[in-house]
Amino acid sequence: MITEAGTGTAVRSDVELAGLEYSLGFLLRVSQLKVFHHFFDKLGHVGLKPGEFSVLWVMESNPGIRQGLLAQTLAIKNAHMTKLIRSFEADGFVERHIPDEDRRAVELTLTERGRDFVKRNEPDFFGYMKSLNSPLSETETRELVRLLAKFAGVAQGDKT
Amino acid sequence: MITEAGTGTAVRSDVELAGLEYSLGFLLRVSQLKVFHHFFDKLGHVGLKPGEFSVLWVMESNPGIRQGLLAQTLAIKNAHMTKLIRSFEADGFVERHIPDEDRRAVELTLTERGRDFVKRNEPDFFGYMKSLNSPLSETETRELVRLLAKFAGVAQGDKT
DNA sequence: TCAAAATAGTTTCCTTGTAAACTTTTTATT
DNA sequence: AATAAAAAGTTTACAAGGAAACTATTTTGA
Repeated sequence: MITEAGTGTAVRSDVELAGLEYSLGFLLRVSQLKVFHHFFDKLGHVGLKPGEFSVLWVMESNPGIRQGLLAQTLAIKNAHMTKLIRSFEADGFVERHIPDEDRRAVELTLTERGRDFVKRNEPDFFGYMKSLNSPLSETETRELVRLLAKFAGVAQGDKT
Repeated sequence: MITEAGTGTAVRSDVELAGLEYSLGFLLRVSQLKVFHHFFDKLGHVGLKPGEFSVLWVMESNPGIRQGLLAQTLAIKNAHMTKLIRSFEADGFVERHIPDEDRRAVELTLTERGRDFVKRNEPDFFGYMKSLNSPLSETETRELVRLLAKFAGVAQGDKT
């Protein structure tokens, strides 16, 4: 009696959860694991994790963005962001530029190669959810996204 | 122009997210961080993380549960569960019993001390969300919980 | 019945991400 | 100007969690 057989994120239903099944923290964690596993099934071969791709993605739309602002936006710690960016630089995906106005800062821009990589993988990185075979309907998924965004304080609908 | 000032999980709204704000994976991660941070603000002093408490919690309601089933239920890897249980054992919270019918297995039960600990901290561990000052209404929160549970395949409503 | 396969946990080693301390540069205060 | 404080990243040292290999049992199948 296993829910969700096959995906590896099985949750047994014959164990008494005693209220845990209503705990937001627990549900967020289990949900995130499910998305994460599906991501790796579909896109593991590319060699980037969701968060890493999102770093490139935001750089593409915000050329010259400050490293610290990027970290804050994606809720990645500065210490970790440093490593990610250095690694992207080593891959030839990103260029770090120290501006003359403030020589403490680092401004980031994708290289041609970085932009190519993003262009090439964009459909997969934004489309992999379609193959997840979610138990939620279209409407429910949209509502879930809306509620999570509101909860987390991520502004939506900025179609300016 | 920072959303959610003060909690440490700020998300800048003046960076172009270019669709990331609708990505379930991203929103789950940011939401989880928010819950996690609040948890530590409120309950950091207790010295247990949410997942660790949940291990004790499920053991209390399922005395004698197999270690592997517990791991599967909570989506914790066996390797990690071993470490958690050994540590709980060292704390005197848990007793491991190797049954004669299958001497590979480990059956887990809370000790008196473990049960006391759970009893004592239960209100905090289930109540800390109330102080989160969430932007969601009661109804929205319930709907979010329902959608996440459905998405993750966690059965609810087992009020048998 | 005896070897092969499966199961339940454990151990080892490694990756990811973090906190805390540090370096450099800029801003504020006298 | 000269020192103090703040800001932006970086480095270092560590902890959490996981994959893979391993041990010990049980089950299967020839």
